[in-house]
Amino acid sequence: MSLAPISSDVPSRASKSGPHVTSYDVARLAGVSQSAVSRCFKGGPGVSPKTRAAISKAAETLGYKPNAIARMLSTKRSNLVAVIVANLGYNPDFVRTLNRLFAERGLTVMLFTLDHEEDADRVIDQFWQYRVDGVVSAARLSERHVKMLAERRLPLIFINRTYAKLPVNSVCCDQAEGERWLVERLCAAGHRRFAIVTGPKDSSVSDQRVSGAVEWLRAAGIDPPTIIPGDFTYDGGVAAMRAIAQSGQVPDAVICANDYTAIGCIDEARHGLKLRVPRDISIVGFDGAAPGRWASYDLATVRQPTHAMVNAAIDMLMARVDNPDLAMEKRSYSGELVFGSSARLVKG
Amino acid sequence: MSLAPISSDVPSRASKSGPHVTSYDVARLAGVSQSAVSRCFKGGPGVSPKTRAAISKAAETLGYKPNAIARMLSTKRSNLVAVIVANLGYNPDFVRTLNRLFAERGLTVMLFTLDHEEDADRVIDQFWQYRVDGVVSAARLSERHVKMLAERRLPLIFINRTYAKLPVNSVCCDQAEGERWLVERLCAAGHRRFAIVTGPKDSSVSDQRVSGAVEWLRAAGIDPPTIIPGDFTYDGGVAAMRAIAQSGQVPDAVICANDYTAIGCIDEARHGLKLRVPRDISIVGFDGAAPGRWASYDLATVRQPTHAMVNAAIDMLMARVDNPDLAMEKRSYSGELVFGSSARLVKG
DNA sequence: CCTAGCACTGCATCCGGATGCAGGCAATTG
DNA sequence: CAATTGCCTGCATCCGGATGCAGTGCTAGG
Repeated sequence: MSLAPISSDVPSRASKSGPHVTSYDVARLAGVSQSAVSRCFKGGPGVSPKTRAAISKAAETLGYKPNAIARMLSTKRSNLVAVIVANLGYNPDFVRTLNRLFAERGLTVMLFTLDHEEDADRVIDQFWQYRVDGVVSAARLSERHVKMLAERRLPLIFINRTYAKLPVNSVCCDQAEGERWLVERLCAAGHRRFAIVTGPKDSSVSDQRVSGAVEWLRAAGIDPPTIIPGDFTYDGGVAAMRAIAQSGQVPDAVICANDYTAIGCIDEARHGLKLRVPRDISIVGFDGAAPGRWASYDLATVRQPTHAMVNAAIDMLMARVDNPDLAMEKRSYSGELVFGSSARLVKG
Repeated sequence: MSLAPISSDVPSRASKSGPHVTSYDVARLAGVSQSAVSRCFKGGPGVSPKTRAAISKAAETLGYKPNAIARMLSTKRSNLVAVIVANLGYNPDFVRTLNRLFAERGLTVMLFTLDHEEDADRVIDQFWQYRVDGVVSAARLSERHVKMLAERRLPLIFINRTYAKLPVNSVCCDQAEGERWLVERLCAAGHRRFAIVTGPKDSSVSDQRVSGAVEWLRAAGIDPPTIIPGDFTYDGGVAAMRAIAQSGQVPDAVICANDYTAIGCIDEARHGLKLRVPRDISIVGFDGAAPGRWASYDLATVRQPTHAMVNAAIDMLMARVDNPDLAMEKRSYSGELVFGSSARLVKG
């Protein structure tokens, strides 16, 4: 169609030697076209062994690495995933595991922490601009944000979050079941007066754990427990235990919405209130956080199957990256009861 | 140079409505050229208020967000930074702070964990392909890798790592000074027989802390301490304390290379060896990790100024992104002595 | 020996935003 | 009123790899 340009025009591309070697540089050295280099690095067929060898040698010589940015632009696959967590401190385990398992699949994680819900717009804008292939969130997102991502057809998997009114993909630990194990074994051991320390008000995990515990206590015919607000932190646990003491009525057992809270409760019970744990008071948590296993605490808790949950989340995400029309799916995993000595539990 | 193409040819670009709105879509709706849209979103001058308003309105209508991938390709600035940590568990504080402070500057973090040193090649390849603007590493990298990044002119800042033989940029806490504070106050309180629990063999932080402590003990005329290998973990601390007990000679004071190790030592001393801490034995750590403040431990330690260190690292990194020829720089920050009750320390 | 079949190769073009350059228009100046 | 300055604007092209298509050479079958 177009007239033949001055022949020296085309080869002028990408000849200066910046720090970045391009496929054109490799092509020139190997004596082939840029497309051959591209095809060679994509793997698969379409390149003869001889050409492939020449290109590999040239690439080796020049230290060529394909530019992922350029590849993203044309393929519209970034191999980037966004991971959103509310607070890195709560559960570094999930972050670590997500990072490792994504890395094993050749995906790179962009990590976003959502300290305040109002950061969500900024965060979503940010990863949207980078065209991440998908999102895993262990933090709460508003309905508006969930819908926004759905409209944009960006796959989203929640870990330990669900929405009553909204269809979402999620991987959860069965919170109610875990609480049931704890409650039943506490009741069997003779506990009758219960207190429950919750997580933050907007946390669905906390809601599920608390309402699970309340439910099973009711089913066991126990008086309704005292509910103390907490915030998933150690300090929140300390404050909650102090509040329990000041209410005058010290319970037999304290069920905490997570492990850090339980640890705070144990410390305040022992060092602040001079109670013996578990003789005077039993304290249980939920999560399976590492410090719960420390000798000072030996926390009775329910351990979430982090590895299995993260694996499932990644499977679900990648399936939806390949096919965005898959139906919404919820998976639930049973935790594992940990018989720590912070509570008198009936075993078996 | 080229003949005028059929006029309908050019406007055909980017007309289908995928999930991604492009600057061409906005341009068409606003009745301007794509370059105007680009300039408008870059900010700064070069666009009249009228045009800007029309473009903003069109962009708003379509929900346009610039494609960061495409921008990267032409500007060669990705606004991505790689953060490398050895193990998320050691110090989630650094990761959290890095993430937050980078986010405040509009940069997105790619997080890489380096469980094994041999992963470094893969990790470096990965972020090199994404053309990150710079790297912050809180993990050890081999000399080869440091040199590789230097050759490629990719700015690199270490946090709490230095190299004897290699010029690098680093931000460190003054480990020796911190150990000096601990040693002097322990000695002043009458401790005479010391043990030291190290970190992993390849950790320069551990080296500096241990040799700092050894040095000040020598200066104070104390008998050389027993050196026990550890690994920065709680379990390592437990094992080390057990090893100390089995050696028969129980020391007055144990200086641990970090806080988790110290916590493990405390727990094993109390629950395994039935020692009273600090009456029978003083135990100190280093870092300022959150669990050290828990009532069960109340760890005597040196708290690193995480926020200041991370801020410095980011400043240094961004300065070198803008000007890769800046000289190598090392900054050192003093920690803060925390008088916990896990050790008998002379105050003041 | 001729031709269909196949694998390989290169050309041209696309992805979406950035930018140098030149043309256009209006405001300022002599 | 004409000339100059400056601001906008759009055109064309670049960034670097992916890919549809057409052309090449080689092999195998008739």
